[in-house]
Amino acid sequence: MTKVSVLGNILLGLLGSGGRTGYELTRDFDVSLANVWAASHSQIYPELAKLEGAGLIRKTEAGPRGSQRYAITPAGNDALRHWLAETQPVDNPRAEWMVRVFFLGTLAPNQAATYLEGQQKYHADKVARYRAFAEHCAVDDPDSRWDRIALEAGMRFEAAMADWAAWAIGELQRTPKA
Amino acid sequence: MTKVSVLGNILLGLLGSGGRTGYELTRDFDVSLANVWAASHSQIYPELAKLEGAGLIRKTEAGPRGSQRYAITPAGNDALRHWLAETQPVDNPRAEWMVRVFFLGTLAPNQAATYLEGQQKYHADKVARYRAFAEHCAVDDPDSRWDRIALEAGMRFEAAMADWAAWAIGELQRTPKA
DNA sequence: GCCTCCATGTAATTGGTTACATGATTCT
DNA sequence: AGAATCATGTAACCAATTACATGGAGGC
Repeated sequence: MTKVSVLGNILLGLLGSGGRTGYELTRDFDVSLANVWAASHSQIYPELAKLEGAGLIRKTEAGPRGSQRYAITPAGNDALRHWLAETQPVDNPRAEWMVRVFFLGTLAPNQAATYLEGQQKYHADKVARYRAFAEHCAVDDPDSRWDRIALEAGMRFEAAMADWAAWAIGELQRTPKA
Repeated sequence: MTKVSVLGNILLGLLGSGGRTGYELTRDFDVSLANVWAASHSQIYPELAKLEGAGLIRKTEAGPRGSQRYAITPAGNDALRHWLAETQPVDNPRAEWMVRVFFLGTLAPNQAATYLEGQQKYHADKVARYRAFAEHCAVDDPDSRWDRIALEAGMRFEAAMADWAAWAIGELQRTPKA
């Protein structure tokens, strides 16, 4: 079994629910997926070639403008399920917005507060956008069930972070000299 | 002004509260910081050389075993404050544990539930560890104020995700066939 | 003398971003 | 005819991980 990267497994997961072209896969990343794992076409096309070389996906029909549709193979399905059921997710945190908080003491108190206010707005806006998106999926609907469950995590995460920012701003005001 | 990477800015931030050797900086990443941005010594030493070349830090005294202490320069302080006050944090999500949720429909329902239970435990454990760590810092203490505020974000985040996992497990049981 | 920890570095590889490059089809 | 969108690819660069490599100092 060749090692499959996270991106490769995501592509397998997307192709698991039907054939797609590289262009369509690229667009899939723009919507919900981009909030948890971003990828651009320049990364996707070479990865598709790799997956095909490993026999995990195969070319199906070619469309107009040189578009090429791919489908997952049985070996690809095995690899996807192996990833999901038998490996642990790697936690590789890259939260720049969060790391900055450790160093806000470097700034004047009002500048630190400005940063926190920006974060509060940023997370609150995301909650609003997620809530709108939630209209389109439901846990009772087999087709969107897992999208809805993932979305719920996003909503709770962004809401918790907006609340945290509001709390932090309050603490700053409560103890201005400390 | 030469462009400073996020890692470079973190090193500047750490050196902002006193001189450190590369070894000590590496250890600093192991504690709290590792939960939001990880880095190993093989990345830190070259980055220190780069920062020194750009005049943002300077070598102070050399210690035993070839250890080399660094201090931030006025230019380094300017760069740090510029990063904190005048640039926007880049959101580059790499949440593998979250992206997997989108594809849990590929698994049998009990396997999907196992994954969610694993996540619930993972996040609940982190809450417990964070709570223990919170004993050592307080918002009223100028030395640990921002550590405590960052920690609060971590606690709220992990608690929200543990709650989400419990909710998701409940939803699966409520609508087993959907 | 041996083990552990302190302390620093480089090399090879993988993963990811930005920029460059090209051409077909559809819509107005 | 021109613009927008569809569609795919490569090259250069930067960031990050894993592995390789070395040696000093202190404790037993």
